[in-house]
Amino acid sequence: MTTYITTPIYYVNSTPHIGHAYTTIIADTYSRFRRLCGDDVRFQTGTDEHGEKIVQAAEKEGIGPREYADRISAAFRDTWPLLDIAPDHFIRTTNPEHIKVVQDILQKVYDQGDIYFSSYSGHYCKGCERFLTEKELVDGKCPDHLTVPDEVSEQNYFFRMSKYQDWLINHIKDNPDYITPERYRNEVLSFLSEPLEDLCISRPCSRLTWGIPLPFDKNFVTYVWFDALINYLTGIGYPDGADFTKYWSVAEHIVAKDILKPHAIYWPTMIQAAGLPPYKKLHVHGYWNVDETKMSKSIGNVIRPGDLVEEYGADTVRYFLLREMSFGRDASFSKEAIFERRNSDLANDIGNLFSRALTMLAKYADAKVPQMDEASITEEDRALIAAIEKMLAEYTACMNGFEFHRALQSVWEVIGMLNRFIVTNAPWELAKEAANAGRLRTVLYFLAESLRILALVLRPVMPTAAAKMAAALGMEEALAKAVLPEAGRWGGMQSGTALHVGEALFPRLEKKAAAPAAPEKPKPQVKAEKKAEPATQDEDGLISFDYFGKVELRVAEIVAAEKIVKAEKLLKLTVNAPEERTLVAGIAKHYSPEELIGRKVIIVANLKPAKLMGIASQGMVLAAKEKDADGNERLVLSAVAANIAVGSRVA
RNA sequence: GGCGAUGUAGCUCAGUUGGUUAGAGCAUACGGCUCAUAUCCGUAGUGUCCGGGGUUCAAGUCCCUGCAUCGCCA
Repeated sequence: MTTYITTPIYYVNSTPHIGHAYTTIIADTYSRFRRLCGDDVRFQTGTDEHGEKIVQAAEKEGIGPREYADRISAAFRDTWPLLDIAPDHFIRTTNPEHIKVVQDILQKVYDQGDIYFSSYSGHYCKGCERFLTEKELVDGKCPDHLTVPDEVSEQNYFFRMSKYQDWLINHIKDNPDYITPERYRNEVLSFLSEPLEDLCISRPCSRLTWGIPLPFDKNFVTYVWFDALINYLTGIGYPDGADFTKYWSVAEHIVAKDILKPHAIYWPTMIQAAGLPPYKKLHVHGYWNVDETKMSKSIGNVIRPGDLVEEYGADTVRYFLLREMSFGRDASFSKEAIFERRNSDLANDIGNLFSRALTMLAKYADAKVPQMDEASITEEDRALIAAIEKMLAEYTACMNGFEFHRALQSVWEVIGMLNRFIVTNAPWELAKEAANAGRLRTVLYFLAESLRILALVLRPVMPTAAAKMAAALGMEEALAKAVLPEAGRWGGMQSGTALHVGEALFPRLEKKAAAPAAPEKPKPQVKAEKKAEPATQDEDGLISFDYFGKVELRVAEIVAAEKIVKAEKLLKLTVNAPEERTLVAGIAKHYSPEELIGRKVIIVANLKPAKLMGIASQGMVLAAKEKDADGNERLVLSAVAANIAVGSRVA
């Protein structure tokens, strides 16, 4: 069998983040898995490099678009090896071969009458690089960029996408696996239930030159999708390369949900218009949030794959991403979560299993795989073999269905079973009595053989760790060539194989090492501010005395208080501390202004002033708040136990 | 506004075509072991399966309705 798997080509307007890494890790894992099943696999990724945004970004840096694209494209290409990702081909839309293929296809589709020239006018947003519909505008502005779009009227070329709408609907309905998971298939069908508009596929050279010229009109360049999507054909040598005939009919694309429409609607109709058979499958995944919030440059919480690898290693990052996300749904990344997975799943479960099993094989079997004593095989042993067979079946089914989290879950069930197997059989006890030697050899053989199968199934997910496991089992070469399902059959481990007890597969990480993966560098001014401040708290949540000393607490007397109109919670207080200050306090629900006059309270005197409801608050009153069983809040102001001069420091 | 998805233990999620006392991992508490990376094993749990109604001998699962969150479309 053959497999052709692709990631989208990544737009070079930003450098690789965890989302790019996820898509590409999926593709790499799947390609390694299909190879493990004996397939001839082609795995392609690359970069998308044309368009106005690239020109602008390049201008900002004072370089040409080509140079800019070269730089960012290299950033992508150089990131993948760090994650043990090994594509067979890295395509760039600026490659001459690609440009030629795009032009060939455009010409073909044009010649058959599926591309026509028409005028178009509308609201063009530079930020979006597209026309916005009347309804998308909010107060006449682009809702994303908050700018008034330009009124542009121009003539352009359009692809007759509508012509293929019915064909596409039928194709999706006839092939339930064409778009998966199902939720995205539904989304596409729902979108297709309305008439499709034709697709604008050009930009006049007067406005954009960084693109592929239309072969039938040199005054225009190709716009986005007719350029980018075709990479999937170029990369395998369309139209007459041997790889093209071999791989095209089995093409599987992986995309994140934001580019569902181009891949599920534009692309199939384009392929159809070009007279080619449709791709086989589209796999759509969700987004990675960071600490429950959306990842974005402006928030500054972008996670960089390179930083993660440095901190945890490629295997842990790959395992975490595959295990934590239910394919198709959104998931949340956090340093706590990856730290937890690393220590419990990798260090404690499988790492420790390997370590204890190999140590026992070394101690009680002279570091060689022992000969089993067939007579001593028990019911439990047979149950273990059955469980491994079941795991292999589930693992294979889930990997094929892109349910990586479930595939791993089933592997970890076996890992748990093996840890229990060791305890119930207690080889260290067996070793004490010579009479148990046969049983001991059997138990140890079972362990070695089970580890072999684990090394086998984990190879696609964690290539480096799996290779280390294989090496420890003295089967590096054999496992590198192994093919499922044959290699998964029980008994593949030869007695007498020499074992090599090496270092720990996944050393436990200590709390200190769980420091956050360096987030996106904050903007310069923010950075300067951050630098000036010392670390505010340690991992244990405690602050130092020095740090506490910076907080200036003082006794202050309330001399005046009034309600702030329009704010139901706020009171404006005037206090002597001893200088007169204005404070805004959120205590209106619990105290009336009158009862406050004359009270002595504790305030934070060196809090940065802030404006609340238009009033500058120069400090903050300390108060305690509690909630009773009914959810009612009670708030009590701080006070000093005896009379003391206003302005006294509290420490 | 239309369509769709999701809502299950403190957290992250499994729960096949409706069928015994609703599960797993993590976290928590207690106990055990010593081969092992302070690891592993065992025990203990807690649930208005989002609310309300309905179908059925039987509903986490099917139907209706409401709420919340999210996505797509307008």
